[in-house]
Amino acid sequence: MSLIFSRQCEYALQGILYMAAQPHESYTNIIEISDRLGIPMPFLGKTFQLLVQAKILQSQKGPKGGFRLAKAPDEVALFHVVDAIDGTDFLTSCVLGFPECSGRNPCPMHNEWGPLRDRVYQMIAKKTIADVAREIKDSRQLRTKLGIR
Amino acid sequence: MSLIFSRQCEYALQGILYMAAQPHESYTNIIEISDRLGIPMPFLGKTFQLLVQAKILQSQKGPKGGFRLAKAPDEVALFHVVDAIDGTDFLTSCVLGFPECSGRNPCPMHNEWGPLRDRVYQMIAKKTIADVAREIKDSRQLRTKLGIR
DNA sequence: CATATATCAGACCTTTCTATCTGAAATATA
DNA sequence: TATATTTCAGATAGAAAGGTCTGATATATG
Repeated sequence: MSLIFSRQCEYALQGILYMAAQPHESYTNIIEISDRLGIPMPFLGKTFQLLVQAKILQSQKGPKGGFRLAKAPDEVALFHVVDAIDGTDFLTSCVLGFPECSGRNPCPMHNEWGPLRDRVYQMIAKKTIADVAREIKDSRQLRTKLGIR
Repeated sequence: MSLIFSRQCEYALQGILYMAAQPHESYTNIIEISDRLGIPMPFLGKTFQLLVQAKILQSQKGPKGGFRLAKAPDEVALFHVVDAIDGTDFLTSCVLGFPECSGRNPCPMHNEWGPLRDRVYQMIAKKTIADVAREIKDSRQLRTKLGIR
């Protein structure tokens, strides 16, 4: 395997996408979310707990409880979700795995990978939950996938 | 964790870098390579076996044996090494993990991730072992790291 | 031919990631 | 207050990746 984000991080991002399409004041429970997204429920529970600790989600126990966004949707970027689950190592670590690789001691990939990595960062740092919510509204495919309307 | 390549793939790329700096006809044994790069020797052995099967390296048993490049250095791109170890899933799989994500059914990241992923591919597909060998020659840092000259 | 040196093949161990299970704690509602 | 519903916390299980070990096989060299 390879690829940018861990599976748990993918789940977190998918879950946040789902939350972005919900009314922001009411709580959504994890049975509905995991059912709809096809994600193992207990694992998504653990994952959302991490997002609660990171103050990205709020939780409420008991009947009518569940999760909702902890902040205004335009205040949270997807980067914050990635940071809460996978951390930020990918921003600094060498793409070839050389521990001592750096700007003044670059590996053969360093000068090409740096700008690309920055653009990956920009991609998730600039896109907020509000942006995603808009895109979901504009895409019938995504709406049906997430069971909206 | 996250990041593009698996650890084994990083080892393979580092090992190929080392081979790029060696005379191409003679064999280099794995004790020297793993020592120099700080990689666990048996694991690098396994990894190089995969590169032999992929016809990127040739091996020779016995005294004076070891590994050497199986082709001319300008005929092998770093992509071939990545393909031999990690495969090419990263070229097609959705960055958010949606199985059904595609051009006509895009996830909210699809249109931004696609071009970036293509550039990652270009980066490793265009760079050959010969290119890397040149860069190593031109960098005193890399030469000392790899113990050249 | 004997020996030392190297890769090869397969089994095995360890660590990390993914996923599940259980019971406790909180809370809406009857 | 009793009950059902939900998250929470910690332990546990399973799967995959990373890493080790052993013996077999090939070969250069004395």
